[in-house]
Amino acid sequence: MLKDIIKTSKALSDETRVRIVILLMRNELCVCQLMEILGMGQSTVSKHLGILRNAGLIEVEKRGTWSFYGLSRDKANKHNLDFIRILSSLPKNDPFIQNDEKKLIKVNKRGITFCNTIELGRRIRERSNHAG
Amino acid sequence: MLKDIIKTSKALSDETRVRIVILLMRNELCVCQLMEILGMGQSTVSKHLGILRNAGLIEVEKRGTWSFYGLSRDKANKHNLDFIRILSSLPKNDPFIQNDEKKLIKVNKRGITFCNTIELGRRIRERSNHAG
DNA sequence: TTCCTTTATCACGATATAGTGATATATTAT
DNA sequence: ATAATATATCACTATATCGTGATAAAGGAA
Repeated sequence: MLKDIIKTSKALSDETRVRIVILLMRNELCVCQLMEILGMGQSTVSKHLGILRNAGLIEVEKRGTWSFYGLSRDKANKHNLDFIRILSSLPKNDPFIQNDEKKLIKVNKRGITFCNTIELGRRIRERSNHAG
Repeated sequence: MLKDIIKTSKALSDETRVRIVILLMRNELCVCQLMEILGMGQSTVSKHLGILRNAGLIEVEKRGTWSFYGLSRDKANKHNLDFIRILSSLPKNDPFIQNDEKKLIKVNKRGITFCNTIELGRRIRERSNHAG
């Protein structure tokens, strides 16, 4: 369906969402881990994840209070795999991707711990204020 | 580059632009022919074509006052071919595509003639007003 | 030249989207 | 029950985008 392709294109027309998909190609992540990597507030990240999920690109698995997001294994929208394949063919030396990957490694090393999303959001906001 | 992929995704995140690309997969068309098929004003069509061109998906060839648009043969952005391939794998029975194809055949049959874009735009606007 | 045409671009209004803070819900621990 | 946490959703602002009419630029015919 034309509509499905447009929905997926729209989902991938935002830099933040493409970054999320590329991160999830490596391993699953929860919302607060993505906050840390992306440097964005909890509601922002959650909204982006909703859009990607609605397009069928990613799926969620709840464990306790955490929501773990990963690439969709559902093959309903067969075109989505082609879109993912395009993203996976991106060269690894892209500065954005490299930077995210560095943070991903750090976040993975720490593992899942209580991070207090409200506090974390505040720290993130401060960082970006300092950066200008 | 990540930026290129996002630019192409954004270009294909609009229904009108996807319709244009699918039409141009069949044969080249000028702006006023696309107006007729899409049922949109000249400035709108021209703007969409500019976005698709900026993304490297299509290219233009001027002949006299006419600008003929077709799929880009430039291989600079190698991912664009993958996007085009996704669109070309769409089933032909999609209602939107079928309708456009019908109009494409009619427009092709008529060929290139002076159509007076301002008048044409007025007629198009009237049609859409009648349709609601 | 003057007139008519096609196309690109500008300015505008209406709508859509990104990012945010506050709030609501749900889970877990005490 | 109460407290702390993670997440989703709502309401809001700032910004971006779509579609349009008017205008400008450029080619072709009289």
